[in-house]
Amino acid sequence: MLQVNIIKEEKERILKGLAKRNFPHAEASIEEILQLDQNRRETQQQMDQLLAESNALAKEIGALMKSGQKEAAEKIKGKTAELKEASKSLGEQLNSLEEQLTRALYLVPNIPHESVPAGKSAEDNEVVLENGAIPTLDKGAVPHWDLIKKYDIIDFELGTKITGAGFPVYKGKGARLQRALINFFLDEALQADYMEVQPPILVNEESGYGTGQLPDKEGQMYHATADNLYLIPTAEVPITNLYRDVILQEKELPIKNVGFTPCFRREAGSWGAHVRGLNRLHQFDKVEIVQIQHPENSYQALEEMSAYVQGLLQKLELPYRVLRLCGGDMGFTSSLTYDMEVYSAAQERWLEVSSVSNFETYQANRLKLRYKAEDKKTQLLHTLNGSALALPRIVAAILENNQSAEGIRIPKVLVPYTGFDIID
RNA sequence: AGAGGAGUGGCAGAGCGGUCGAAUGCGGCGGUCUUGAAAACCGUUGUACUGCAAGGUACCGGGGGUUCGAAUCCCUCCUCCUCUGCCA
Repeated sequence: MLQVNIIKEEKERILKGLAKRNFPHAEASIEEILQLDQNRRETQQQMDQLLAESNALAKEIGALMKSGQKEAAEKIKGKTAELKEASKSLGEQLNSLEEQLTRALYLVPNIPHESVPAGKSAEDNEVVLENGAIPTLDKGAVPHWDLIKKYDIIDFELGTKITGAGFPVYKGKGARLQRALINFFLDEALQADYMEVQPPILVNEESGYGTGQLPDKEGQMYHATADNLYLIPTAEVPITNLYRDVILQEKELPIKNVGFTPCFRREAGSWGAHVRGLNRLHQFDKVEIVQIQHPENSYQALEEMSAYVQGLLQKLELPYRVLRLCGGDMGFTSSLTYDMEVYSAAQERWLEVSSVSNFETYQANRLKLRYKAEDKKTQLLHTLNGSALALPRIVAAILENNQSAEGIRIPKVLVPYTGFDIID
């Protein structure tokens, strides 16, 4: 969430940023926050004063009791009763104000970076670059949902039987290709100095709030209600939350973690024409990179992460493009997001395979993730993450783009991992 | 899952109703000494809110209660350890 003091000090910039996102009622929300904050401070000052008084009286009573002046002590006791009453009710007010303030702040999205283009939807995203030749397929080329049947490598019906729609079963070379991609992505990340972590894939409520999935995306996560735990929609949640309530030394920065996890998304109500096959699933595998950065270096780190992800796509010989998301299409918690899309030749469309974002202090503020600066002050850090990469659409693109009459050619870099160079 | 024990500052560990944001040791930081280092010695060393500041307030696992006053007593939840059971 945004920091109140920044809202206060840079109100114009905040309002401009919210406008870029087409955030409705921005002015009213900001005014409400400032008002609540004002009330909060006044209430706290009053309460602190009462508490100070009653602390002083309690000390006095202590001293009197010690010197045996019981009656004098009893006299003062009477006074403390009303102080207590008053401070208690102020305390309740304060709690309620803080709660309202937090709730109001949760509803305000992050402020876009100045380079983020204005815009309403995906149509307004800016194409930063395109790379790689778009393959021309032989006549008779088919989309991946036909290929997986032809070669019997991914089985949706079987997944439906044991779980439901959107939970495919990978079989034979299909399963091995998955495993190969995961290992390839992890090895590449290790080469780039990321530390591998294996986090839990169920998280508690606090973690959901920490990275911003809660409260606004509640319906998109699977919820194990008996234990009040959520299945993670991305490894971003557990990995970033490793650093919740942490104060890092400046010299420990940057933190670079990579983790492989399955991801679960309910994707409620989003099933339609474009989501056939592997394009959208309830469970999928993803390797995620997370960085915790000094505020001064975070945008440089974002560019490096973008370049890193592009390197993976190049090694996989996939044609891709990079988008800078517009204000209207960007995620709630992000300041700047690059989407990487690969071209899926048989579907003749671009598929998002990675999203790399800088959240600046938005998550860090919720997480209370800070560092101790040279001058001993603790300050919020910047968090970043990116998919590197999400598997299903990579698989879809490999299958479609590399198909021929002989079978599906496996990209060279993967062959040491798969142990085969063709699916036939 | 059942029985018992425990949760205090970066770590270890005292305190068990007032003088406790908290002894002491280790670690960290700064300094003296030294050609340099070690040792020794001196000093310093949590977080947040609030205030122009001085200062004030809160925090001893979380929440609630008793009391004029709680790290200390009570309730509740969570976590960890030991034993028993179960289990990949």
